Amino acid sequence: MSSNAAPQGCTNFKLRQLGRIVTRHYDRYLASAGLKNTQYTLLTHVVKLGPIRPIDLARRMQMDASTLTRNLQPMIAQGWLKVCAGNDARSRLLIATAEGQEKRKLGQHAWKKAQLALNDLLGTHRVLALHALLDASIGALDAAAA
Amino acid sequence: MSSNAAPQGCTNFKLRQLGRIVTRHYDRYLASAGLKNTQYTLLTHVVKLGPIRPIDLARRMQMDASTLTRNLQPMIAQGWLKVCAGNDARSRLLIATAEGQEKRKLGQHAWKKAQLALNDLLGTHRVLALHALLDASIGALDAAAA
DNA sequence: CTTTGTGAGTTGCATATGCAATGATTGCAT
DNA sequence: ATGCAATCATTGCATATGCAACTCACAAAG
Repeated sequence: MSSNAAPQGCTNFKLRQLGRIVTRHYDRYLASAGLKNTQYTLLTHVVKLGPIRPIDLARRMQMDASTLTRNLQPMIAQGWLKVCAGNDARSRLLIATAEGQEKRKLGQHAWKKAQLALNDLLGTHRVLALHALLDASIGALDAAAA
Repeated sequence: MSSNAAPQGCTNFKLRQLGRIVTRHYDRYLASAGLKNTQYTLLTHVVKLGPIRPIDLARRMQMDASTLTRNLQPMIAQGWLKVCAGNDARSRLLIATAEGQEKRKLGQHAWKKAQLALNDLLGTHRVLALHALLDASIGALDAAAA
């Protein structure tokens, strides 16, 4: 049976390859809003989840805390995000400013166009299948890490 | 019917999220061989395809030419790769040195362990399905770009 | 009260990524 | 032959990514 077949090729390479293509695709749309896709994603997360501690945001996004620290810098400098004191003197809380929420709305339109264009290029059925598989894989690996 | 459902969420975010997890996974294995996963992938491609022009390699890997130029620097410095004169005075040719081929063999063992561990974590069926979808998507977007 | 541990955030280091612009070279059309 | 468009590689700039090591603050044990 074919279910005994072993996977060929490198999962990581395939993921990164498609990741490069798709990131470029979104970035071209988001450029009109003056955003990089990581920034748009970050902004959206803070708008939806804030006030939130950096460490919690990093975990949700499967991102290293130090990466997050640095990715936040340009966005704080732009005035889209603000860092407030947390309950603890060692922790902080992230919130989106009014400008940040504006910027996010702007980005959302660009994002939508990018997503629809991608759906067209790949076919909705394939995007749906891809989402399901990505979500399931993220879930499985997240559970395994805990 | 469910085939009319629209994809929810951002394809790019999901891809990058899983990409981060999986890249970390491989990198932990490849560290024992003194390689980053991009380097291992690059080394493998040059071993298999070399002598090859940088631009052709970049296209195969869906990578910007300038990214490739820079990613090659550490590997040339380590003596794993060499740049030769191409047919043209404006183009070059990449080849793997003997040390490069050695390093690649070393990396291959680490890679294999990483891949098998991933297969275990996700289940072979899921990895197979993921590969199929990733390949199909890369193919579709590549064709669309041409 | 100190000691010991744990957790949050940051910094140093190395690499990865792409766009715009540039330099160098080639091929083609007039 | 000259000039113009296309091609290859590189550099400047900005951002993205993670690990190891560090600091600081709180917590729990003694």
